[in-house]
Amino acid sequence: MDLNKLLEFKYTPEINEKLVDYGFTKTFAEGDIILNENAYIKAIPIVMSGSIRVMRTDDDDREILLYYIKAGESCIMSFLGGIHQDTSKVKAIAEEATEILFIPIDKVNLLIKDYPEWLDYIFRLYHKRFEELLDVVNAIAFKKLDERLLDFIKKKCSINNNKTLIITHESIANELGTARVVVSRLLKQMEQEGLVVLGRNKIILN
Amino acid sequence: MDLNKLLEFKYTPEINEKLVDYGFTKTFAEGDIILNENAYIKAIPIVMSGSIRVMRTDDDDREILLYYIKAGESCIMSFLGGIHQDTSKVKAIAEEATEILFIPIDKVNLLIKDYPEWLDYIFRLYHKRFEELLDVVNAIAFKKLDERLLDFIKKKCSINNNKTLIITHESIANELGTARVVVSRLLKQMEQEGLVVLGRNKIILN
DNA sequence: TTAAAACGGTAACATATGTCACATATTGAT
DNA sequence: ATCAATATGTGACATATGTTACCGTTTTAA
Repeated sequence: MDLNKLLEFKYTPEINEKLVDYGFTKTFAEGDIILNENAYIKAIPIVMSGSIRVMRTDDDDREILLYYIKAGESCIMSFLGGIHQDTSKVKAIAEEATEILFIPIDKVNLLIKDYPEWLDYIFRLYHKRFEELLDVVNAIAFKKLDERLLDFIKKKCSINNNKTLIITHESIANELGTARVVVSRLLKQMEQEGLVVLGRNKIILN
Repeated sequence: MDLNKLLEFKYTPEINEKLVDYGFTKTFAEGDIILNENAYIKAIPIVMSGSIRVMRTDDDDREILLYYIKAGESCIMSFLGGIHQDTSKVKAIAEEATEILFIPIDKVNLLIKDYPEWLDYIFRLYHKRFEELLDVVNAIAFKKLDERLLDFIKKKCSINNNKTLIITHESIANELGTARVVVSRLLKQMEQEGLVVLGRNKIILN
């Protein structure tokens, strides 16, 4: 396994070797729950292929999408949670078939000590997540649902590099933290405006 | 200057000395803008006394409160921004008279290399901010304004350790990202329910 | 002292979103 | 083919929040 192209930090063969050596790989199918809220964290995950979506859930089962984790990235919340022996505050779900390399927490600390690039990688990811979270705050606080919905569709499409989304109104509603009827209503509107074409389980972006 | 009690990581005289040595101190009055959005970051701030509030602003001047930074804590966004030569995505304002120790970015990197406790301090703060941000997402996404308003008042009170808040409806509205009339309306309601007592520039929590 | 500015109260209304109820269409299982 | 489950469409209505307008009161500045 060669992490060179995946991870964004400067490659050294040693780090690669160490990571593969220390870690273990697991695969997940679409929809599998990788990390549950309040679960204890013993290893931090690096996405090797596929992608993950990270959700925040409310007390009464309402959820909202925070961000996606793509190949080469790590769930940085797990990382910090792991370091501080904390439980997870978020839920992670496989968006598609996904392969994950888990690095046990104690090994992570070893790596930090020995390889500054590794630390830099972690900081960079942290920064990225933080900004994405700020964007979420912005969206919920200041944007209306129709705009958020359109953004959502576009983002999903860009992940698959595809104009056609296979998804139900129901699950869109869940990810945006609203109700199914609301999504249906807005989508119908968008269809009339010519922004999308709708079908059962299907949305085509124009 | 002794940072022992302020910073939460294990104290060593060397770190203390280095920090004071590398850094420079500035003082701010209530309402002073410490960091503006899109400003370049050349040093990371550690709050020695007083407190700061960090806001996210929209394109059209709407703002929303993210979190407070209290004595002993650092604005971690600045930290990451600084490391990656980025501009700030947030705005920081002095809540009260505040004294800040600025550590230049290059020195920060030196310290990380030499003192693992310092790195741990940074990670811990990061974790804290991240979770606070998650709470903000939760609040905006799932809570109604009256609840957020009450939470806001309680939090402000707890900072000053005081049941009386000196603040205008206008500025509350700004921090919550809503309009003045809305805040006035809800406050009046809360007063009728016996939750608070209102006065000009004043809210007393029962 | 007087004018201007800041602060808060309130009504009326607009709009976005949530909720309920029910209809229809599509799919899948038996 | 039939039935059940799932996905969607739609109307009617409730509610939360945003907006505008205008008022009186208090504070501040000239």
